[in-house]
Amino acid sequence: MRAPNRPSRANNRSLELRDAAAHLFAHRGYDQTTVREIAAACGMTAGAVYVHFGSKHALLIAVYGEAVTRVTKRLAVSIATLDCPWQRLESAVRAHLEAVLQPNDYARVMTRVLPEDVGETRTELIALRDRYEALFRALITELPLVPQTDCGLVRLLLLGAINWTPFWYGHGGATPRDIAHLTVTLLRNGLAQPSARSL
Amino acid sequence: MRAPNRPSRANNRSLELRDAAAHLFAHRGYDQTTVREIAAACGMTAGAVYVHFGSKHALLIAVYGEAVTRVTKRLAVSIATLDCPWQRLESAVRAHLEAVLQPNDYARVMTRVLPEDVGETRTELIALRDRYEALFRALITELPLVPQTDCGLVRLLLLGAINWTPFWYGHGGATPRDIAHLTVTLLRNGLAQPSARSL
DNA sequence: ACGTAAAGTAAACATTCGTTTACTTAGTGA
DNA sequence: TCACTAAGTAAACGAATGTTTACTTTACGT
Repeated sequence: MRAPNRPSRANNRSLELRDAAAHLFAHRGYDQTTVREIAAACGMTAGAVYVHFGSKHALLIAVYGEAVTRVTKRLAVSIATLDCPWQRLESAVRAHLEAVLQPNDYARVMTRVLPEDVGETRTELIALRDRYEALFRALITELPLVPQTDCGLVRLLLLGAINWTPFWYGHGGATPRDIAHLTVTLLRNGLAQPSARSL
Repeated sequence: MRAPNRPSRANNRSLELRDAAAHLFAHRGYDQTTVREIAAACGMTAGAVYVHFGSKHALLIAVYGEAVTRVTKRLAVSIATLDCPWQRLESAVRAHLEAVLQPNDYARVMTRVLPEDVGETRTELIALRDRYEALFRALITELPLVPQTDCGLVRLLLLGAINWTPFWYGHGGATPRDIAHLTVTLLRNGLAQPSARSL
């Protein structure tokens, strides 16, 4: 019988494969990445991929799941010591942006490959994404907003704004810190000149 | 010699093809749509497509270009009679959202198929998109914002928020009018309770 | 009426991709 | 040492895709 400790000689090439897949999915998209490319990035043959993953879709789910796990962890750490709801949100946005914008393959997959584009796997990816977005729902619920604000709508606009950043980031000098600060300031106070405020 | 008026027997099937392509690109994405599907939607054969368009990429460019033209026109009309910069922006956002969110195939292609995903055609699509985004740049420049605001960043956040809407629209009761109003209110005054405003 | 050229068809072409199969290699436990 | 099994290879499979080719149809100008 096999010892309960993991397969001893397994220098887990599964993880190596998953990393390679994350890198390629993040940079070229899911459809444009071939199983052969992923295998080649690990010095393997396409067939060997199927020793570790049942299908290309399974590989995507593994990458996406790991991405959510990592970003979630990072986000939790960044807000752990903060009390002010606005600071907590800004820190979360900043953590999210740093994850998505730095050359971080896993996080980038979350915004680069759209669940809507992968057909069958759609449902599982959406479930993973929702789990992550629930964190923001909580942060926004904490905020002292004007009464009758549609918090759901606010969350979606906020996530949209920051999920779109990978498509333009780098063309200006703004850093994740800058973007996070402007975003939350905007959400809090708006940007109109004081003299021009009204409804 | 042919008369200068357009080919007389040409019930321009080119347009029919372009419409069908727009519909499929909008609903299933560029990669997931096949030339045969586009042709079949017009009751034609795949080969016939190449009588009108040199390649699948050319078809995408035609769709994307038409999308930009239509949305641009719609947006120009919606702000033509307005003077207040905030009202102009809100009207523009609303027009954009109505175009993108209603079952409007052309506009939806602008947000559904990402220029980054189509390789070669990338440059031309980005040029088209930039032409459209310049309209928002102008609208934002008109706004009386607090000094030293990074208008470019504001524009990108705003476009991100509204470009992302197609991915969640319909799950709540919000209409394009609601979303546009909340977005511009947020940009103008923020959403913090008056008592909680500060920096 | 007739020649012309656009419009369209049917079929094949050349790749490419995800996946499977048959086989080999090598480390492990008994 | 020897049987077992996970890991990997090389090659093929089958389906799908963008595109091309050879041929047919059809409406127009003269």
